[in-house]
Amino acid sequence: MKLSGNGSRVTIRDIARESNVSVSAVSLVLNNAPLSRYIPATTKKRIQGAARKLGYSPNQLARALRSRRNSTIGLMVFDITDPFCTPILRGIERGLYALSHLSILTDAHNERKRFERYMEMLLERRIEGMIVIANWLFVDINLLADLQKQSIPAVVIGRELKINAISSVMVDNEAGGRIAMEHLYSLGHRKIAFIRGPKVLSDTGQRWQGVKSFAASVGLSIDSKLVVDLPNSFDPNHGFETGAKLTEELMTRKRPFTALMAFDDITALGAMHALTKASIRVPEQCSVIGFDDVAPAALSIPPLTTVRQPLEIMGETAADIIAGAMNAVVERRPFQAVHLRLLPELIVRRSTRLPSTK
Amino acid sequence: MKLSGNGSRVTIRDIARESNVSVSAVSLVLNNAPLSRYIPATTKKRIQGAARKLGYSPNQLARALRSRRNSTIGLMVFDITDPFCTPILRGIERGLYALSHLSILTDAHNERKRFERYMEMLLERRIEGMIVIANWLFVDINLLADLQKQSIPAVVIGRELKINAISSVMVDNEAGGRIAMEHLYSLGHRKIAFIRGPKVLSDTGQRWQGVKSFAASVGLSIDSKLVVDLPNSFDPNHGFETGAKLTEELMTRKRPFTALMAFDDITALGAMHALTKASIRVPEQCSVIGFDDVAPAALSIPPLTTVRQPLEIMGETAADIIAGAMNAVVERRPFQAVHLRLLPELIVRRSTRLPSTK
DNA sequence: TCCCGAAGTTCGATTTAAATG
DNA sequence: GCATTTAAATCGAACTTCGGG
Repeated sequence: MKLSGNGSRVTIRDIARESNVSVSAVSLVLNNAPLSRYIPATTKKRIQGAARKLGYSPNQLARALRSRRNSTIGLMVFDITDPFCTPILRGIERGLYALSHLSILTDAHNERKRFERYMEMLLERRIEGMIVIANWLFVDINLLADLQKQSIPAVVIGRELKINAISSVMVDNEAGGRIAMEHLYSLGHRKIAFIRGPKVLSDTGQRWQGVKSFAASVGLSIDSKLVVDLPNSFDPNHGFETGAKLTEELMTRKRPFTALMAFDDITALGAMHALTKASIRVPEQCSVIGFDDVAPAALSIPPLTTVRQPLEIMGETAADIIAGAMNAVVERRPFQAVHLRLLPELIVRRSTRLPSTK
Repeated sequence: MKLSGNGSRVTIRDIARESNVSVSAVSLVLNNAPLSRYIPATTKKRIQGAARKLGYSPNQLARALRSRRNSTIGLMVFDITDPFCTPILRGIERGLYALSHLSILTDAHNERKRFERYMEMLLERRIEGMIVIANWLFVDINLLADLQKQSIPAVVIGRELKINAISSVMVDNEAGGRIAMEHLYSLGHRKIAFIRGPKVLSDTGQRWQGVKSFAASVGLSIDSKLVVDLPNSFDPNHGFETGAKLTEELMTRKRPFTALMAFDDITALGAMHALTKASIRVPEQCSVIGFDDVAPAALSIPPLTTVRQPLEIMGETAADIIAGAMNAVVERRPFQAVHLRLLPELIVRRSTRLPSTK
């Protein structure tokens, strides 16, 4: 029963010897396979007892080689440093755990080369499915084409692809823009400044669409002098500084505004920083609203009002989709990719209030 | 060359047939094994060409089964939601990538059952090594004993174990406490309040030791009325609220203080929140210093002065240690566990300044 | 004896097909 | 989905052995 320290392991052969049956019988019993139905209960007990006694741990590598299932999925993140990822990862983990699947985590650092290398490694390990978290993604995601060829199901979180065969889960950006705008408007704000996202991101256009549609519905006109954009060359790790800088620029334009809507929370925090530095108090003199509801949003002073993406649920949903698709693959059923848009939720904290009447 | 969509793959056998050699030759050439030395360059080219042409992707499951190496390590986190983890994960990833290793990510949610289940799954996949990120760890970590028995090397980040056989990488907490104290003292602060960590955490005692030793060295006495502790039942997800509450309690004691040292950044942010709410301006009327330098620390208003743990480096170091130990295992060399204590660094931002002379 | 490459065994499990009382 | 059990082939690659120039 002592294991020789060099890593040698107990195999079903050992169990077979110990319990005086064949390896096949052991395999059948331990897997509770249909064929084990008629093996006497006493024999089963004996086999299971031997397995426990010897401290048997099934070698999933061997099992996977034979059965072509390894219950492992690949996880690709584009920057794990982004607080946007964490809740999603938590959601995925929760979903996968329930299904007894494990995931290999890779981080592309937003570099194409790294993405490709990791993809290759994951494929060599014969992952059964793939989840991609597309936070800040400038990489050509057609790189996922390899997956299709091998009929490995995939889900992208946070972005929708042209390739219809790949499922996607994302927030309804247009609704989010509308909700944020509605909140500011109903508080009484009419002069609103905007820091939009980089043009290359589709989220940017979608959220702006929501803003515009709400504005139109209430007859509010948007002052184009109060709109600035994050540059396409934007480095998400500098969202704070960039948000601050753009806010300063907005202030130099000498167009008064009582509220500011930022593309995301980090940008919003940068904006709050710049406003505070310019002795403009938030929210008394200027309201600020963000987007995402990442962790730091709740910790700022004042806590940030924002539009929450249901990140954890998005992750869990992706896990469920992948699991379903994986089952379809092994059962040789066709699987229809799904494209989900989840509704965002307004989280009112302390960074917004009615405009000062002064 | 077209792959039949059902997931069938190219094997070395196919390559052998395509290039008119034996499978052994293919294996030797593709792995650049010593024995391939004498195979003519033209044959090599032919084999490699065939591999590329057929889109060969080596099956790492089969390879691992045979060679007993799968270049995969297990990663156990106790709560991925904690911003403390992210930079460490980045560091680990960076280290592992350089070595072409992959990692399976698991999250114990601070639950013993989950920890055990994941451990079992990782063992079944025959991981070659294990890294544990022990942020907020109340679980009995002796659960790692299984690893030893199987001679799987392990590293714990953020905590030192009694089991000497398991390596550890952590910050020098005592130095951290000293540095923070020295910073406040040299600014001129003499009345300093403290929010210490939970008593069960060894970090708490170590940091406090640093604080006391510095205080003694300059002849400063610490007012015990200005010291409060995070409860042992502390839920790390409520650090912000708890920090705020304890700060309010400190203020009710009517003992003036010009600076506050918190156990970690999140607690410090909570403290700043409470101070601001009580109309005490930070840093003008009260300085605040944190510990860790997690991401939100740089985003607060004012940005938080803190003692930085070299998190990313800790992760990268752990990866290197594990890789070294893994090599030792396959080469049947003995491996001596290492216990590293890395130096923290003072990061001065805007939440500390000299005390008001009023 | 040396060089090259073929053939066969092994890793640990699953699964089919066939032998058994 | 009728009776039980087991030998043998298989998954894909690595490695040992051996025979032919």
